[in-house]
Amino acid sequence: MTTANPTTALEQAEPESRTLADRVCREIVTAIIMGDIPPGHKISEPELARTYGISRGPLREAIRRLEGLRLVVRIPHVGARVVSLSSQELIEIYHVREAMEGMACRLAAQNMTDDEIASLRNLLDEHEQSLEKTEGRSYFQKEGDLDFHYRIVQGSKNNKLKEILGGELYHLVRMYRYQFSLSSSRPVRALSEHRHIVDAIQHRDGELAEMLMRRHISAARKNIEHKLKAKSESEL
Amino acid sequence: MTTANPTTALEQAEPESRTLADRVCREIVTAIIMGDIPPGHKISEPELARTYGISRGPLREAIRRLEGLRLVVRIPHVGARVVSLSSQELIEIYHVREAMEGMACRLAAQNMTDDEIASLRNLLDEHEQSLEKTEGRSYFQKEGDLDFHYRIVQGSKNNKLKEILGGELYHLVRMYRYQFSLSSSRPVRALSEHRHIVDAIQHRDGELAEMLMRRHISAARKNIEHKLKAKSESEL
DNA sequence: CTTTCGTGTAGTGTTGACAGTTTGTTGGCG
DNA sequence: CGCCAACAAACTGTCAACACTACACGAAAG
Repeated sequence: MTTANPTTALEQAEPESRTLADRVCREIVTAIIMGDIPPGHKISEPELARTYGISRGPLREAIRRLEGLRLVVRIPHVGARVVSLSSQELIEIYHVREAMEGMACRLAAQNMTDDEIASLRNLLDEHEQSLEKTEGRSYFQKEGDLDFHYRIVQGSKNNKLKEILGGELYHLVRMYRYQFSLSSSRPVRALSEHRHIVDAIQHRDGELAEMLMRRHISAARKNIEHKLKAKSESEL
Repeated sequence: MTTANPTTALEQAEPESRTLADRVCREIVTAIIMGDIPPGHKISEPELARTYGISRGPLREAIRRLEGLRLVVRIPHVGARVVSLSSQELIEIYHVREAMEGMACRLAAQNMTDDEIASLRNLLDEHEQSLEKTEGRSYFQKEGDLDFHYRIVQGSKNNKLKEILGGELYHLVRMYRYQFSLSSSRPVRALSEHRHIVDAIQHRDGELAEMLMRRHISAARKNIEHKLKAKSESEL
């Protein structure tokens, strides 16, 4: 055989694009999170099908997956709309995160390997450098913060926890970070809190780690509540 | 107008059957939970389409929704299989429930109305009567227990909590209840614990309610762990 | 006898077209 | 001028058919 294999190496940029629906789903997710498709916007199946150059079949499957990620809501015979979170719901999400990530943090203190903890500490060092370069108002902090929390969740080694926190809640929080441009607003203090959490994990002190994480998320929630309040008052 | 409204009252047996995919999805959910489709069983799209007398289009949408409920797992180009819970995953689910339903119980103590609490107490009275009739080994306890927990979750008034606990986790717990035939095994004590929880809620003591709920679920988990251990030893 | 390659079949992914419902608009009536 | 009703357009839900991939069986070579 001269042409040994048509699909040699490299294949495509994203090797996990096994199916059209999967690829388009990822694209729409980023489009929603980045704000290219604004919240509350009506999603027209024929329109999006033409946009991405696919048929309505795979697109419906992609939309169905978006509904599972709670990024869109569908009404029968009416259509799908991008979810538009109220302030109430945003606060609720943070309350849920407080309970679940607190638990994840306690489990992470038990189950993370020493290598994982060391890697986590390196991540925080990178964040610190990024903070110093941008003099406190780090742009990448938005992603970095989520990376930190994401790693804690993965370190819990609890699959259900990973599914929930890494799935629906994760994307919703990501979306709101972009939407409200709430760049955590207090990156220096947040980084400090992250370090204390890692310290507790390294000392295998699960209870302290849980308490610190709950406080950390609670502080973030109060910060958001304060911003929302100021925003609503300025809009009167 | 003689025929005032074509859609008068009653409409159909299931008024929420707006679409075929929705109706079939519910049917498959019950089929999976009741064990008619055993765990790990391969789901063939053409076969199920013929079984329920619909086309593959709506059926694929139903399967996609089942995937969102974590009742089936799908592999691209291979197919869907009914989820088969390992003991490890089952325990993990109870750990997550312990944290989340504990939180839900605390919120329920704050947010449930007096009417809802009274209705909840009536539900427990019905359970007690059901227990007396069947002399402790109540069959309906299986559903009744879930009803109780379901109402607590609804009483939390937290939408995200309701979504998660009332969605994926709820159905998974229901399924494995049938699957392992673990009929809670200790219905009398469980009912007593339920009553204490309602008492705490009625006194608006959120912290106590949370603690009691966590203990309640923790006890259920330990009971399951014990049964699983005994089962695995008997199979050696 | 074991292993590997080739072929065949079943099944999933994808497409296009059709039917039913919802919604927006327009015209008429009070 | 406002409200109700009928009409039309668009969209969603559903169906049947095609293309491609994955697995299984069987044959041939080592």
